[in-house]
Amino acid sequence: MTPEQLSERIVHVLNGLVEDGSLALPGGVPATVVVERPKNREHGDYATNIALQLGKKAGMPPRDLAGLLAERLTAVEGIASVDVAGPGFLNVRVAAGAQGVVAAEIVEAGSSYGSSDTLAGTKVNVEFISANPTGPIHLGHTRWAVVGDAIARVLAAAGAEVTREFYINDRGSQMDKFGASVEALALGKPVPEDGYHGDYVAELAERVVAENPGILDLPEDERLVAFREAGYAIQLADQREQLDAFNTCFDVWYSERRLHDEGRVKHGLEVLQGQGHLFEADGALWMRTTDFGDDKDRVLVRSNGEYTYFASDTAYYVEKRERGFDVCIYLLGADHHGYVGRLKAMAACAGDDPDRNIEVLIGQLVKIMRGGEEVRLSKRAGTIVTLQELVEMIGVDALRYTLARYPSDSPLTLDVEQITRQSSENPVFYVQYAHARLASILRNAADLGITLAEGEEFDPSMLSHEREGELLRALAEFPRVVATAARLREPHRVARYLEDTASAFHKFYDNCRVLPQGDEETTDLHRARLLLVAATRTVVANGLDLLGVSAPERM
RNA sequence: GCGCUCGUAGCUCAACGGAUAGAGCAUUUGACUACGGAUCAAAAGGUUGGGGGUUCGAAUCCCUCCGAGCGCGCCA
Repeated sequence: MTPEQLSERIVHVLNGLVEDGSLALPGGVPATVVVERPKNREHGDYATNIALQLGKKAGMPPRDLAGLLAERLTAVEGIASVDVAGPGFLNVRVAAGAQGVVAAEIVEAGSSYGSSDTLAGTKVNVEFISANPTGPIHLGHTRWAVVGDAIARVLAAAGAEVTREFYINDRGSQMDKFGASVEALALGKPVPEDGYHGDYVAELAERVVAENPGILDLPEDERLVAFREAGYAIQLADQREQLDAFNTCFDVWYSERRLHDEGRVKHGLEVLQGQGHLFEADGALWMRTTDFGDDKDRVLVRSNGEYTYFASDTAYYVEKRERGFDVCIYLLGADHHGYVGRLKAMAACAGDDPDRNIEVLIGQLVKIMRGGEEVRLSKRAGTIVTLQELVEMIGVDALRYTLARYPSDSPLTLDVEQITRQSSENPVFYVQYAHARLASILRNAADLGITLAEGEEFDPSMLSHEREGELLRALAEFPRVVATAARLREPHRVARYLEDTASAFHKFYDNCRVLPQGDEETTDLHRARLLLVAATRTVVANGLDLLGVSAPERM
């Protein structure tokens, strides 16, 4: 029995109590009841606080209401016992047979187990990383590469139509500084003080010269542009290549220049104009974002006629909405948190609902330690740890998993030496090892000729061992974990869940022999456990996939 | 000065407003003639920064103080 199924049964019982007058609920019976898997085993297979929630409304002490519910619930099929505990918790024990069928359901659902349709019909745009094409992807972007991608995956699993989008900041003075830096190095001159100083710039200069014969002979003004554009093309291609190798792929790479060249900015401002929150002052065009809680109004067009960066952002948002996205999610670093208020206000100024159509997720920065000292992550300073270097140090899976298992609003400190030297201590190996072990059992079963033919009889009540029950409950939890991760935009919940499930499996494995030994007969218990193993493998594989981490058959 | 985020075991971090605040690492002690020991079993480690409040119940919500990070431009 899954938590959802138990919730349905409790709602049914509540309705029954209301109908026969045993219970008065002025607010009506809730559509769902929160059922949780208690940490403490003594609190049953499942627990619910529904009596505590409804006690006041029903005008009766929670414990009395709990008692009333317990009496009716005990009679429900599949429920072995119900106890009232503490202030009014209901602790439910499920019959072994009702628990075991979950394994068969999971195996049948296969790769779709965990998915739902809770967000069906919703078009979501997830924009993340959005770097200048002036340098390599580095650790500062890496967290968003993982978390943004994982958010997109869990949203898709919840039924949403998801687009991953990368906004290329290819316009503005940073590009010129970048071009000038590449050019200077190609000419053997020092890089400007406010230019780009990383080693990669020198490599870039060599490559640009090699790939563009005659570039050094161009007139000065043309030469700068040529270096800028050639460097841009190489850097962008490099970013894509690194991200591809990191298993993070974007559906749309959107150029800020294109936004301007296609007249989108002008159009965006016209749309805003129609909403009546723009005004002119001091020769500039402003958006009255203070109408919606921003702490000051924002300039869109400067008095010299140029668009601000905020104008681009506004137009880009309007453009996304016109492409049909219901929800636009932005992942920004903590250094951009000051931007949240104005983005929300901007959406409101565009006539949208800032609580639904736009979401800005702020993440704390990743700090990286090396030799007991912090390595500053600055492209400008040139002391960067690139994505490529990180992948070489710890591998795609370990890096992705490590960054995915923490909520992004928690600051993160990684020790390079520790990860490099002791990578086997990373929890990713714990989970992947569980998968490899599961795969190994299934291989061995196949070698023994034990198969799980479709429709073959299997007795769910065979799975009555304590460890089997715990594993089954963990597996039944998966769809809810995925739905929660999608709703809260917190994919780390999937990683934590996988660790929990892997632990339940390892404990099961330690206590319950799955396959027959020697010339032992294959029994119903063997087959039931093998089905449980197959179900566990499915869940672990599906979960790892949501994080973009591989599920190895062997390690 | 104003604003946002954060403060949990020695370290890195968890915990839909739920029951005795949990993992990993590090420390200590056990278990391999069995399907993969990258595992399992156990010990130890805490006034959740301090103080108030809300309620059946607070690490979580509100107020306040302390501490840390970041942001406050007709820059991008």
